[in-house]
Amino acid sequence: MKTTKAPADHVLDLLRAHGVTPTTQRVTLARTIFSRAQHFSADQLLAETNKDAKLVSKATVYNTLELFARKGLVRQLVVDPSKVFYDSSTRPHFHFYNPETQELTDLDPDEVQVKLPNTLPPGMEIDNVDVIIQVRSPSSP
Amino acid sequence: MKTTKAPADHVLDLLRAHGVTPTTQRVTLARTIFSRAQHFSADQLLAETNKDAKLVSKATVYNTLELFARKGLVRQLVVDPSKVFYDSSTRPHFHFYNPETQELTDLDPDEVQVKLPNTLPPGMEIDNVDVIIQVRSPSSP
DNA sequence: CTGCTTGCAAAGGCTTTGCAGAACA
DNA sequence: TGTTCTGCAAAGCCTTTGCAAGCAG
Repeated sequence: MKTTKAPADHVLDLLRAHGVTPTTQRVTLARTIFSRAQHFSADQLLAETNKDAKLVSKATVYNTLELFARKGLVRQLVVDPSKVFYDSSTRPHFHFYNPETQELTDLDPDEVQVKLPNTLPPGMEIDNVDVIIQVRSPSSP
Repeated sequence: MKTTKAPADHVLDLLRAHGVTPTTQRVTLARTIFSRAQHFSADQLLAETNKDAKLVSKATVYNTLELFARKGLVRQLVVDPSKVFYDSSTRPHFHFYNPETQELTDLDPDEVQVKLPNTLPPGMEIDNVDVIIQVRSPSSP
C-alpha cells in the first residue's frame, strides 16, 4: 500500500462532512486511506499506518473501517472468502479480481454497462450493486 | 434447507461426468445439494445432511464443496464477509443478497444485462462474472 | 496392496468483544 | 464530568490441516 501526503485539513472536513468525529487515530487512518484511490484490507491499512511508528491499534482499524463504511466514506468489497477489502472510492464502479494475487483493479466505467432489474424482492430496495469479474492467467486450471 | 429425493443414479452419473469418484459421502452430499436449485453454506449443508443420522463429518463437507466447486458441480458465492455460500446451479446467473437475513435470490436473467469490457488486465482471462445486488428494507439505514 | 478419502480434534486467520484507561465535548 | 474512543488481550467464528484409520480399485 503506497501513501502520499493528503492535506490534513481536507481530511478533517471530509470526516466532519460525514458526521464522523475526527479523533487523532481516525484522521491518521483517513490520511492514509485517502492519499490516493486504492483497495486495501484491514491488515494492509494497519501495517501501512504503523510503518514508521505505532500510531493505531488493530481494534481501532477494524472499528474505524466499520464506521467509515457505515458513514459512506469507504466501500466494503466482499470478493475473497479469506478477508474483506475496502475501496477508498465510493463512486459507483466495478472491479476485476485476481484471486491468485488478491489484486483488485477498477473496471473502466465506459467499458461496462449493467441494466438493473425492474423487479426487486418484495418490500426491498437496492442498497448496492457489485460487479466482480474474476480473472486468472490462462495457464491456471 | 429443504430437500427432496434425487435419484441416486442420476447423481452417480453427474459425479462421474465431472471426474469425481463417487464415494458414499459425496453421493450423500450431492443428493442433498442437487435435490433442488438452492443456495447454502457449508454449515447448512452439514446440518441438513446429518439431520436424521450422522452421515458426514464437517471436514468432509468442506473438502467436498471445495472439490465440487473445482470440478464445476457447484458455484462458490462470495457475498458475505462471515461465510461462503454455494449455488447448486452453475448456469450463469446473478443474485440479490439480503445481508440482514443472509438470503440469496436469483435475478431473473431477462431483467439484467451486463456488457462486459473488451479490455482485460494484461495477460488475464475472465474466469467468472458475479453480479450481486445488495438489497435492504427501506427502513434500514 | 497402494493410494485416495474420511473423521476427529487441533490449529489457523480474520474479526469482534470486554473492559480499563484516555481523550473528547 | 459524562460520553465516546482507544488499546490490549482474549474470545469467536468459519475454515483448514495433521494424521490415523477406512475404503476403493
